[in-house]
Amino acid sequence: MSPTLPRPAEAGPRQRRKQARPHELLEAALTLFVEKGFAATRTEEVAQRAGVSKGTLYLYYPSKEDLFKAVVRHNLSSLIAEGEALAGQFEGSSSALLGRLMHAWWQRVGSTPAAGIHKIVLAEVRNFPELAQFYSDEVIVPAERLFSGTVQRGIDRGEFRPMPTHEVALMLIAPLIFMAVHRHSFGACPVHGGMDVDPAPMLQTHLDLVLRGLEVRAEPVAPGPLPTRRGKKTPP
Amino acid sequence: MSPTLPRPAEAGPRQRRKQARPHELLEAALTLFVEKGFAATRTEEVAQRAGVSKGTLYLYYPSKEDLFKAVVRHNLSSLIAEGEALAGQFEGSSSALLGRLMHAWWQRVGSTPAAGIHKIVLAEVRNFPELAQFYSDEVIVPAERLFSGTVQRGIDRGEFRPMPTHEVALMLIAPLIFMAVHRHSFGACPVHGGMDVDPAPMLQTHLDLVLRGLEVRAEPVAPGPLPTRRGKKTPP
Amino acid sequence: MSPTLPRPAEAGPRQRRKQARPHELLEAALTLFVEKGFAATRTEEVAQRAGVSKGTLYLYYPSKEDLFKAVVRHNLSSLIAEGEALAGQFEGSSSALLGRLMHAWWQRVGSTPAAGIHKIVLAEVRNFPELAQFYSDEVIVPAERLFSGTVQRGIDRGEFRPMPTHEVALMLIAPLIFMAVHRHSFGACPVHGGMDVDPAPMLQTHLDLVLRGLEVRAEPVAPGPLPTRRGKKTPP
Amino acid sequence: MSPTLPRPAEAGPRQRRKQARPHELLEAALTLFVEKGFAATRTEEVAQRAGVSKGTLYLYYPSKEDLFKAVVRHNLSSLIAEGEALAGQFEGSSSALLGRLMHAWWQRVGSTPAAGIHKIVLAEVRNFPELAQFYSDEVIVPAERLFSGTVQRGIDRGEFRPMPTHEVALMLIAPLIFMAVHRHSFGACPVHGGMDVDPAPMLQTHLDLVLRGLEVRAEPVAPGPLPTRRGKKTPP
DNA sequence: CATGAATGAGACTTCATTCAT
DNA sequence: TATGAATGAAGTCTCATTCAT
Repeated sequence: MSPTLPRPAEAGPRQRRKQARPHELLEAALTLFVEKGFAATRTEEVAQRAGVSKGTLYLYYPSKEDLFKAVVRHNLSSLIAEGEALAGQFEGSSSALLGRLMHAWWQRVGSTPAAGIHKIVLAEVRNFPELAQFYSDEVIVPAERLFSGTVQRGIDRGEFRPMPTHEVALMLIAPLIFMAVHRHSFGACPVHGGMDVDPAPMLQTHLDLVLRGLEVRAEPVAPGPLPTRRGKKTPP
Repeated sequence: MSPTLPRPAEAGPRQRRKQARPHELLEAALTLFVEKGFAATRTEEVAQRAGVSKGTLYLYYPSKEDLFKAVVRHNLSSLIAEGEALAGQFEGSSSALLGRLMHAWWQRVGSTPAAGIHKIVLAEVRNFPELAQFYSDEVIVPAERLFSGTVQRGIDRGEFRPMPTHEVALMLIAPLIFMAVHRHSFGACPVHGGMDVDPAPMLQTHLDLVLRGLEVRAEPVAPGPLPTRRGKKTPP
Repeated sequence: MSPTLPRPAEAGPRQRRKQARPHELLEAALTLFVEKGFAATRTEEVAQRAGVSKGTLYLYYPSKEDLFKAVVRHNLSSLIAEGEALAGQFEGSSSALLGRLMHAWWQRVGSTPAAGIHKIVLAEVRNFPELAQFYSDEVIVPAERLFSGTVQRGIDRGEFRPMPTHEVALMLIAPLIFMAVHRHSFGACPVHGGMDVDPAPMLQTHLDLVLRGLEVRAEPVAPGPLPTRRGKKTPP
Repeated sequence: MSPTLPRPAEAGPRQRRKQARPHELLEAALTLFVEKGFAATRTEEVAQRAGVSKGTLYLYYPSKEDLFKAVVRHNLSSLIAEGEALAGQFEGSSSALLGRLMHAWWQRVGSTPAAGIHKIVLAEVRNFPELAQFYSDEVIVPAERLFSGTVQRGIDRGEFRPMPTHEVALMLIAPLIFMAVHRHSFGACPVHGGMDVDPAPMLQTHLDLVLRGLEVRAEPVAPGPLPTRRGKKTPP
């Protein structure tokens, strides 16, 4: 399917199992890399969790490092296009679009195991220089472009007041990343009296706060045109 | 100095060097842990960077894991109290206080090597369960309390509109963490066409956006605060 | 054909290919064993080179070790008898016979890929004790007997001066082995300014030198043969 | 001492042991490499034989391959100069010189464990291309030059009849190599009825045969000047 | 206190061998 | 017969930790 899966082959009947291997391995590896980090994960553990032996892992991925890169690539391939497609076709207000984007991201990524990817990439890029460029090109830069483009769209349409789009985009993204990473670090630890991070109200408040902050309005106090800030819930 | 430093001793004058050892080791360890992560950092490298032999490191810290915990504790001890002191004595507006807190945090932590602590803690907590409770109690919960308390202060004083303080606090914190972590992951990698994250404009825009979002203003009929998940923070 | 080839089968016409398998495998194995040694040769490589799958190899040879032994045996089976046949029927001078034997050996063995057998056997006998006896019985002792017998024939016929035949035989053989081995070690490596070993002039010079050394001629008072270690070969 | 020994250091008192390590390791490695070959020798075995642990080996040699190269270099460093020094200063007949050279080589190399070096180099050069150049430059070419130079000297001085010196040199060397290699392959295996290769009579017969073959003499039968072919024993 | 040589458990990786298809 | 996916024992190498000096 994706370029991260070696030897797709054309599915002989007894190869159903074989074809599933790469996926199972990538899934197992994702879980463990997210849980323990790259270095602390043993290849044998990955194999066991995928239900195969140590040797089989190396049949599909020539090294632990390659497995790691494949995990990252595999979990990214979906993200790339989706958001941009959504943004390109959207007709409604920019506020609504931002809401849609954020909710979509959370549903498709943030709430899935793939969210852990962000954690491990943050933790390991400096050990995998090639990954930095790859992830930057495929994830970070497109994401920034998507959000700052949307902000610009709002400004252009008079929905948002003029603001530095790059910085605003980061502001919009930061809480999403924060939640995703938290979910796979402290969120996964049993802590007494710990802070809980609940995605739904977080997202709602985030949008409420930020859209209000972006809002154009008559300076002193005039109630103004009240932009469509009902972004708190985008009906399906 | 701090409880993380073993054997404070009673400071003979010619022992300044020896007394400095633990600090030098912690500093070296911080740098390397942040750069490569816990598992990928070799104790010998830490020792070398601190200018001592491998054996000497074990004179001060009984194991690599203990060294790691000491690094975390040491770089946290200062943070805990400062912010709260600042908040307790502050007389000005809550907006100004939020600005002061954020700038202070960035100056004292975000821009220093200690910012990397967040990165490694996020990456490694699941491998160090004890650390989770400790870090939660000493850093996360106090920080959340500091920020949500300040938001509450603003609401109470009529400066901010009523909002769920917990979620707002996270919103306020997330970009700071985001910047700090980015600085030590992608920010430290040579990437072509990568996204740059400049703290000064980020902070400014962050405050601008968020304070505007919190601002109370005349509105046709404010629909009331969104249904809050946490009754204790947002009174009706 | 030879006892080293399992399952000769009764040669159906369309089974020529299948019957060729063992030969192809032995050939591939010979090449690779000579090139890389026993341990460094992978069975899969042998199979690939023979155009079959890894599993098929094990259909014909139960283990890598057995394959190795088969390679050795197969490449030896021809050598054993040929030389002795040649010597038994020869009518000419012993000098001429020696020349014939050497040229024949070079043509039939030295210059063929089978020459590499000597290299790998020398390198590996100590890891294959059974091979030692086998190779000694089938190759070394017969070869020595052939050459020392021929020397003895020369002495008996008054062509050669009396000399210790065993040692002379080794002298005769050594340069042949030397050339054969060299061909598959240094001769196969790209070396700047390396020594070249050209078989034709080597053989010629070898014979020239040694036959002259063996020659009987008038001498003042031949001091008699050197005290021989082996009474059986050099009669007083 | 030699460039193959890492970290010579200047002999602190408690380092006597440490300094001996490289030698002990090289010795152990030589023995095992010769006995089993490079691939079949386990690093742990080498360490055990040297009386240290697995890890210690890697303190001195960064990899098995480096250890192998060090073994080869170490056992060669002595050979290089000795022969040439001997030849340069020699005043006697060329026959005597050849005898001296051969006996010297056998005493210094052939009869020592280092003789096995030839076996492993022959067996492994193709797996270690760098070694080929090194060994060619340091051993093969100088040795050939030494012997062919000596033959040329004999021809120039009228002691030997004109012959192709390169080929004669190889003829002279081949039995030496043959003996050295045999000693570490079949010579080390328990074989019933095997051929024995006894160095002393071999050398004696070799010289006897070859010097007679090189000898200048009046064509038909004339006894000639009888060159000093008493090379069989060169008095001290 | 400080050193750094030594250790050995443990991780990654290879590859001969098996076996269901 | 032939395949090639799967296995797991075994080997190389690393590195946290110890300890004699």
